[in-house]
Order: sequence, then C-alpha cells, then structure tokens
Amino acid sequence: MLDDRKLEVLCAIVEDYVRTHEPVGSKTLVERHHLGVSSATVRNDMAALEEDGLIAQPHTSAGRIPTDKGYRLFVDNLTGIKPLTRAEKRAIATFLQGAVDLDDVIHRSVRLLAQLTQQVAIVQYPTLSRSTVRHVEVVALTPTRLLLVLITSAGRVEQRVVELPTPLDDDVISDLRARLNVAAVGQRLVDAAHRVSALPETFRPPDVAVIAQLVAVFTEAVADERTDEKVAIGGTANLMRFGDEFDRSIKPLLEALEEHVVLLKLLGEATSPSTVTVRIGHEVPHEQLGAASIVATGYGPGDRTLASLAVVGPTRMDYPGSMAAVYAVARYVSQILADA
Amino acid sequence: MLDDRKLEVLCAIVEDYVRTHEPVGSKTLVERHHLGVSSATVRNDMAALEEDGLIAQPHTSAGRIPTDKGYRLFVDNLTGIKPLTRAEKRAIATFLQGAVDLDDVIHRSVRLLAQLTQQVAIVQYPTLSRSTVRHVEVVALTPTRLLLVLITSAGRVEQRVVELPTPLDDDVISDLRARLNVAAVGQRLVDAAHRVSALPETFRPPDVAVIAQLVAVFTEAVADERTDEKVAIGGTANLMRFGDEFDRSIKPLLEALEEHVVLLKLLGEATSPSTVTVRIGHEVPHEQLGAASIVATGYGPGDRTLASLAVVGPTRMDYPGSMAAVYAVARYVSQILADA
DNA sequence: GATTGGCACTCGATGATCCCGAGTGCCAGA
DNA sequence: TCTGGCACTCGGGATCATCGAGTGCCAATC
Repeated sequence: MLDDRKLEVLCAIVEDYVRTHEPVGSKTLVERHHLGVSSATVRNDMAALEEDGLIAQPHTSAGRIPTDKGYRLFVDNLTGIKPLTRAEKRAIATFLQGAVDLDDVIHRSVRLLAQLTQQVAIVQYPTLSRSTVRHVEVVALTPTRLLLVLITSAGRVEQRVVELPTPLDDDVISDLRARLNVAAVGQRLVDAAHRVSALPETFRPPDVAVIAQLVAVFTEAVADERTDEKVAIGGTANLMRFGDEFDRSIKPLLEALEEHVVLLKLLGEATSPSTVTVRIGHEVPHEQLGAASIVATGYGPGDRTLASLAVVGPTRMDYPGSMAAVYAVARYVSQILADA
Repeated sequence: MLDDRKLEVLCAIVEDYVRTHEPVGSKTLVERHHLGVSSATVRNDMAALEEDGLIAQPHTSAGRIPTDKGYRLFVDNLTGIKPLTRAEKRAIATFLQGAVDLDDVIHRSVRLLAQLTQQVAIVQYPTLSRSTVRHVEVVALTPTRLLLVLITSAGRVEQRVVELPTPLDDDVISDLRARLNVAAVGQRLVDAAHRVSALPETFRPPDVAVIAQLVAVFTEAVADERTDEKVAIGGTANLMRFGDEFDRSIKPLLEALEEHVVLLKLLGEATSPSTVTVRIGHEVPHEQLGAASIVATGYGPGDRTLASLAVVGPTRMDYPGSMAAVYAVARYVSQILADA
C-alpha cells in the first residue's frame, strides 16, 4: 500500500507546505523536488495518500495539505536527529555560557530555544521532587520570624517566612540549622521531608511545638505541587507570524501558555532524556491546542531527568529543525547542570 | 479657546473610541452621550478640536479619532484615580493572599494586573540597588567550590557559585560568613559591597587571596546592572484582541516586551509611588512603541520605591481603568512587602 | 501493471464596478 | 451662538466576471 515513492511524495508535501504554508499541488511538487515522475503519477499517489488519511485538500480543486496523521508518519520516518551546524552549536554555547544562576540558565535557554526555532519555547525548572537537598538555611529576621531557605542540588532556591508564636534562642536556631542540614543534605526531597519530620522530638519541651511548626512549613513546601513545578516561557512574539490565518487557534494557545498548569501536564509526560517526544495536533492532550504541536524532551545532569523543555507551535512546523534544537539545548543545559 | 463643552466632546470621543474602536461621528456622539446640543454644534466643536490637533480623521468623510495629544488632555483632565469596585478589591486581595515567595508575589501580580486590565502587564522585581541586605550565606559545595547566597530585605535571592583555587577550612568559612553578615546585613547593597571589600585583609595571609576573590564575586554581583533589574511579563495573550488592525505595531511591541532591557528603561522613569505615570504613544521613549501607551507606578514598602509595575497597551486603552488597576495593585504589593 | 499526456471541470482568489450611507463643511435663519 | 438643511465625499460591502492552479479520469504507451 505505502510505496517508497508515496512516502517520498508525502515528505515532499510536508516540506513544501511547512515552507510555503500553501496547499501544494502535483505540478509545483514535481517542479521543486526532482522526483523522476510526471505530475499525473504524483496525482495518483496523492489520491492514494488521501485515501489513507495522510493528506487532505481544504477545498476541491486546491492543493493538498498534510493531516496530523501525515505529519506523524513524516516524523516517524525521520532517521535520527538532524545534527546542528557548527555555527548553531557555537551560538548555543556562547549564549548559555555566561549564565550565572539557575534562573539565568533557564531564562537564557528559553530565549535561545525560541530564537533557534522561531517558535514558542517552554523550559521547566528542575522539579523539586526529583532533586536532592544541597543546603538548608534558617535565618532569624526578628525574634519571632524565621526565614527558611532551601537550596536544591540543581540550584533552585525556595524560601518561606515562618511566624513563630514564641521566640527561639539563637543557639537553638543554630542547633536546628545544623540538625536540619545533617538530616536533609544529599537526600531526595521526599526523603528529606520524612527525616526532618522526626526532628522536633529531639528538642527540649518548650521548643518542640515551635520547631514542629517550622518543620511543618518545610515539609509542606516540599510537598506542594505548585511550587514543585515551575516553568519559563519565551518567544510568544513568534506566534504573531501566523497572524490572520491562525487567528482563532492562536489565542487559546497563548492563553493556555499563560496557564502554566496546563503546560506542566504536557511536559510531564515527555521526560525521557536523549529521546525527543513529538505530539502532533490532536495528539496533544488538551482540547484547546488542537492546531498545535509540541516537541519536547527531558534534561538533567547525567542520565537522570530533572525536568523537561519543549517547543510549541502550529502543526505545520519544521519538525526536524525543532527536534534538533530541542535536543541540542537539552544536552547543553544538562551539561551545565552537571558542572554546577 | 477650549470651551468646557469642547472638553466634554473630546472626552466623549475618547470614551466612545476606546469602547467601539471605530471613528466616531457627530451624530452617533449626540445619540450616545446626552450633550444638550445638536450634531451641527458638535461638528463645529470637532472642527475646533481638530484645529488644535486633539483629534483627527483617518479619511475625509469619516468620524474622528483622538490623537496622542487628545488622549493626553483627556488623561490630564481626569480628576483623581477612579476607585475600584468592592468586588475588584476583594479579587485583588484573594488573588495575592496565598503568595508564599517574592517570586510568587511578582508572578501573581503580573497575572492579576493583566487580567484586570486585559492588557500586557509588567512587574519589575525590587531592584537590588535600592534594597538592603537581609542575610548572606556561604555554603561549601565541595572543598574548592562555594555557593554564595544573598538575600535582600525584599526577599530577592541571588546566588553565585565560586570556584576557589585552594580550599578553605570550615572554620574559616564560618568566620567569613559571620563577618560578611556583620558587615552587610541591614546595609544598602552599594554600602554593603563597599564594607565587604575591606574584609579580606583581616584574614590570615594564605586565605586573603582566596577570600578576596570571593568578595569580588559578591561586589560584582551587586554592581551588575543585569542582575540588578529583572522583570516579569504577563498577559501577552491580550494583545491578540487587536489582531488585524494593530498587526504591524503589535509585533515589534511583543518583541520589545521580550527584550527586557527596553522595558527597564521605560519603567525606570516611573518611580514615584502613589503617583501613576501615563505615557502616550510618541511620548514613550522608544521608537518601536509608537502606537502603544504605558501606565506605570512605583511600589515598595512604606513610601520608599523599590521598583515599578506597569501596563502596556495600544494608545486607545481604557486609561481610567488601567490607572486604577495599576495603582491598586501597586498598593497591595507594597503592603505585602511591608509585612514580609 | 505502472506511467504518462490530454482534457474537461471545479472553485477560490482577484479585480472591476456599483451603490449606499455615515459623515463632513458650509450657510442661512432662529 | 446654535440649529436645520443641503450638497458633497469617499470607504466598505455586495455583485459579478474572469483567471488559473489544481483535480479526476481515460486512453495510449512503455
């Protein structure tokens, strides 16, 4: 059923349509791509491809455009990830080099990815739940007010202000700080929360209640889903390029982009490192993004996956290019995290 | 020259045009607003207003639209800031209530402001240069690798990893930490940097060079403009509502929004708290934002101004509403910062 | 059997034309 | 100073004809 040549025709259609964004007809197709056959043959193939639901025509007597299913086949047929040019690699390296901060790394990555792909980029912060504790700090702001600071291995910093019913002595605080660190440092956050929750009992009676409260804040912060996952978005300006035509599908998309919660679900599933996940059109598990595709992958130091990053765009996007960019940026970010 | 009624006509034109977004003619004007005069009279007034450059007609035989100068006069003639409804106030309060973090406060504020005004919102993080040091922390990641954490009074956290040529003893680090805090806590950041730079000399010779390097990182981080100023943006989805018509002016605007540097200049000037600054069209000091207006104000605990927040939109925006929202959100954020 | 050239047909896009009506300026009269 | 009336303008929408890229199908050919 699916000839080698039919596949070739499909790919040609996808490429042309992605580039020109106009339905592509049999004649222009044989002109641009040197398939060694005539337009009539291509027409026959097109009819077959349409039969299989891989392409469609918006109106009778117009050219064909790929369907979601067509894009899917096209993507599945890509052999590996297209390597970036040397210039692109250098661009990535220099762009990410000066990063000074985890925040800085994330934001630079987002902008870089947006610029490389000319689409909307999303980078998730390293999830707390998959990180380990690097350091815990307790700072007395006032006698009854403590600042609890948690630094993860990936460099994320979480802080909470805790109001105490009664003041704590400075040496109790020092003691607490030391024990918190002993209990938590190096542990995954869930384990740390568990071990920390046993701490209050080891203090003298009058302080137990106060410290229990403080510890509760700690475990709560760790367990909270909303703080667990956090994303940065960039390149929304690139959505403008599809102005008129995507008018109705672009607005909900942008709105969805601001509803970070939605994104996290999308990213949450694409977590394998060194594998790039592509979701096309209706495959995206969100009804409002029907005309959008997502190219995502995981990143993290070594082979562990801490979080995901992705590119979102219209179904008619440059899949090979986006996949290459996503993959490359993920690798660089992973390396930076491994170094830091 | 500028009759009371002419002013009234101008305001009516502005209001109508902002609402309908269509050039408004004399007839429809007298229908909607019950000015006690006929359309012919309004026509005469309109001619005068056009003479003064306050309104213009896009084409002959079309209605009038306000010019930048017209909007300016309209805004200058507003008496005070329109108070928000009780429901809006409650919405603000509940929206910002659960904030747990400075980051959280900023992001919630941006989204809130965007939602209230249906425009693009920008909130600047409390500038480092105007903050004081709350706490300095030094964490040894490895023997030759320190993490320097700086927490400001407003809750901003800056961190830097420092590579050391030679390791430092734990007690030297403790000593350093203590002295850093003594020298810096409570100081404005510039002063802190100054005082901290005198520290290395007080250590024993072998450590002086190492500590000098560490201190250099500290002062550098404080002095760096890029880390000094930081902004969050939200509501870009709202730009879509002006799709076709603002097509050419909307794209550069969105791009400018991602070039944070530009924004900081815009915000940098609107720093008086309790005063709302409005920049209309060409008044905006950036050539690419010719068709945009900015409504900005400062915020900060008490009467000190730590940073700015603003709303950006097309010149034909709801100035009274935006001003009210900006003002209200700034007040709430200020209060939260004062509490924290 | 696959491929090709030819042909009639479809239908969206483009351009020309016309018409309408909201809006204007101006002027004479109240 | 305001108002009613009137002639004039001109952009937007509707209508219609044309054009051409594209299709499906069929008979002829390799």
